[in-house]
Amino acid sequence: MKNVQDIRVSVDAVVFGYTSEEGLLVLLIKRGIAPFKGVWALPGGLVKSNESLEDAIERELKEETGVGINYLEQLYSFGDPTRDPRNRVISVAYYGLVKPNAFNIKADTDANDVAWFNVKALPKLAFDHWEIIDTAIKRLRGKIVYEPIGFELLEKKFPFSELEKLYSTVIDKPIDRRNFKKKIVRFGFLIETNERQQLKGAGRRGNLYRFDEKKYFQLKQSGINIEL
Amino acid sequence: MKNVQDIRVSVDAVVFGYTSEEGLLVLLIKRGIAPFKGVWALPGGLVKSNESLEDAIERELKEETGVGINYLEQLYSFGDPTRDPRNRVISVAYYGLVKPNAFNIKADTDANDVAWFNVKALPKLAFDHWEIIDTAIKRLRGKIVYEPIGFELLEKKFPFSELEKLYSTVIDKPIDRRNFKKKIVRFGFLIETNERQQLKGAGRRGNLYRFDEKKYFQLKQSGINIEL
DNA sequence: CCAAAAGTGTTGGTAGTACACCCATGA
DNA sequence: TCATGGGTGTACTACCAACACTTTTGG
Repeated sequence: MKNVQDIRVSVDAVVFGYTSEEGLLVLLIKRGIAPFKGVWALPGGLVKSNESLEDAIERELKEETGVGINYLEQLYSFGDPTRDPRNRVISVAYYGLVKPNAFNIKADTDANDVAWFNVKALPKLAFDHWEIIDTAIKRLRGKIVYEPIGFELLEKKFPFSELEKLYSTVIDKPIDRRNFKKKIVRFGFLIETNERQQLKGAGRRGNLYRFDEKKYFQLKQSGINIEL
Repeated sequence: MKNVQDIRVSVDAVVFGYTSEEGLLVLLIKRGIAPFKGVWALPGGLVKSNESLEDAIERELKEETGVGINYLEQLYSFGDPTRDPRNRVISVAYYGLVKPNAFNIKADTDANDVAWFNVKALPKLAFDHWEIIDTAIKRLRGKIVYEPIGFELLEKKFPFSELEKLYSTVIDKPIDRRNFKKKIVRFGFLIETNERQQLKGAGRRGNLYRFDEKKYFQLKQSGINIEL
């Protein structure tokens, strides 16, 4: 039987990274072919007939960016008939989180084609990819208040201030350090190590923390409530 | 250019209804053609090449069930390569809410082909439609605690006990009447009318309430927190 | 007068919010 | 000794959770 629809299906990934110096970042690639040749876009591409959506997104991420992903979740499907100027393409968007050590993308691929951008300073984007990123940011912002987040974005050990800055960056509001700490400590998914932070300049060195993975994933299941 | 993918795209809708007598209901149709001929399934079908996903789902709902929908939101996309035994079909699932007066489906269509089922007594279902319904129930359950819900499912005027039973049914737990009322009243999206409930048997008649639509939709935007 | 359903308040505990000073370190 | 960044406690308020008796109505 022939396909009478003539609709294509693609997957696109909004991959977030975070560092306290650079803030919340998104991984983009520069398109090598028309349409939108030379314009920045989300990594992604057409799904093969016999692969699952998850397989497709992981394959595309590996092919196009070489980035290993820590967490990947389906975001939304974008299906406006005019979103691709050539053919009808429905895109199933995913969003992912990676740790900073995954930022070494340049070795694997051509350095000019892949780059991280701060979400507050995005370049012009191909297709409706700005809308997809916007949806992903809203999702991340919503998620952060009812699920613990950070394990997938921070180094294994980190000073408390990193977690605080992460939350403050994602929700785009200042946070009271003392109240935030009380709240997080109550949940009990952090373990204090006896190592100290390294600092470039002056200032007291904070203790390093790590996630109690068991409790962390339990709380992810059962849900929490961090209103900020 | 020819489509090299051979993937089809369909939409399916999980339409919820509610009455205090019958509980939480889902709208199903009996399939008239193979595969799964004679088996109950979600309303839905293939997307046309030039229509949006939303247009497609509304068209299918009208064609297959005649039900007018109060609220419709994208749920998730299901793309397992084996979910349809014939071809690769990716389904973008939606979920919707309707008021009880939309239950008059039988006039529009063949009565044997469309019916409401309690979510706790579902028949055998075609494809992966059980998984889709399960996902929708979880979404509804999650949504109810951070957004007001009910306007789309209840009559214009209703006794307070209806709202309480709705919440209790969806989250599948008993609710303390007094604490629940205090909480809801605090949000201020309910207006007390001076009409009284009609009851079949014995019992005091409760006051009827209606939604303050403006405040209701404001709270839907800003979010609430009803932990129960 | 009995059964069914709705209406209503109090109390104790816990979490939320607002707020400011001291400590460790490098230059 | 100054500037930078981290660490910590208290008091007030608001919400949460647990809990039982009274009122209205039909049979």
